[in-house]
Amino acid sequence: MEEKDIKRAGLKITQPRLKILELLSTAPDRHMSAEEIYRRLLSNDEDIGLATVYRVLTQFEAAGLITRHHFEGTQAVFEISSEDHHDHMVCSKTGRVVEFFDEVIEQRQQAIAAAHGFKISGHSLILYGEFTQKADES
Amino acid sequence: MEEKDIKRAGLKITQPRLKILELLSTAPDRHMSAEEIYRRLLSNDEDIGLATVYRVLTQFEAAGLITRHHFEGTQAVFEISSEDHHDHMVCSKTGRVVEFFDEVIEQRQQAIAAAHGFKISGHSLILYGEFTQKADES
DNA sequence: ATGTATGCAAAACATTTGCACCTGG
DNA sequence: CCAGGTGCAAATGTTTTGCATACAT
Repeated sequence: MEEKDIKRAGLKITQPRLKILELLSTAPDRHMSAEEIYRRLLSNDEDIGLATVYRVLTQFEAAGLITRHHFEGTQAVFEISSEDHHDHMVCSKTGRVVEFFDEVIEQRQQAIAAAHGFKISGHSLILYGEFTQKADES
Repeated sequence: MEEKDIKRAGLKITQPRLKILELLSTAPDRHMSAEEIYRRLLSNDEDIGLATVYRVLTQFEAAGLITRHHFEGTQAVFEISSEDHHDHMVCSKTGRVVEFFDEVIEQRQQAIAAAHGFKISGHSLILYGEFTQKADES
């Protein structure tokens, strides 16, 4: 049930917002660019403009509903915010994204920041490479 | 001595290339955007176009001479490649960049990748926040 | 000389914004 | 009904590219 989330953000429940949230919720690997979302909406015969996709994504991000990532390449990708923080592994070949979390890394980051008199407000850790096994869709 | 580096990359020794390399070598915090480099060249009365700055930076990056980073915000920043890998701490207020390296984090990354059948070709770790002490220039 | 580099202007992208019309509550 | 939302086209900001000229070797 996503309507509540949209309402809680102080936004009206509109078709574009519902559709975009639904797309992101059901996307295979949970990470999509604005263009990808736009194209998928088009093929679903939704009449939604690219500008609206960007506006909605920006609003959702401001509301904490989704998170914006800047992986390699030019365009940003978005994912539904999950309760728990995690980092990413991105396959340079297929674009596949896998999430991971490591307590030791998190702790080390804090320790390093403290040692430098730095107060962390956020961080980005991305591993680029390739999956040496199968499982590709993209 | 930088000429050798340019030559080794298979590029001719030209004024723009020398000047840009020199700027990056002597920059206070070693991290500059293409625009910053361009503006500083202008104020040094160098007659170099922005397009050339971008072209040279891209060539230097391809040659491994410099590294391109995508910190918060829109434009990429560049730094002279150092022998030893390091990650970054970026001050959201002043833009100040501090480098760090942590063996434990590096090892954990490898372990995590291995556990996922992932071969790392590169990674990006950036801490965003603020320095709680003094020392700001920007 | 001669293949590379460069400067300039125009193009290419990703993203944002202005504005008149539409729509949800 | 009416503030907020949307589509479209135009604007923006960053980076790239085409092309004629200039330079390094």
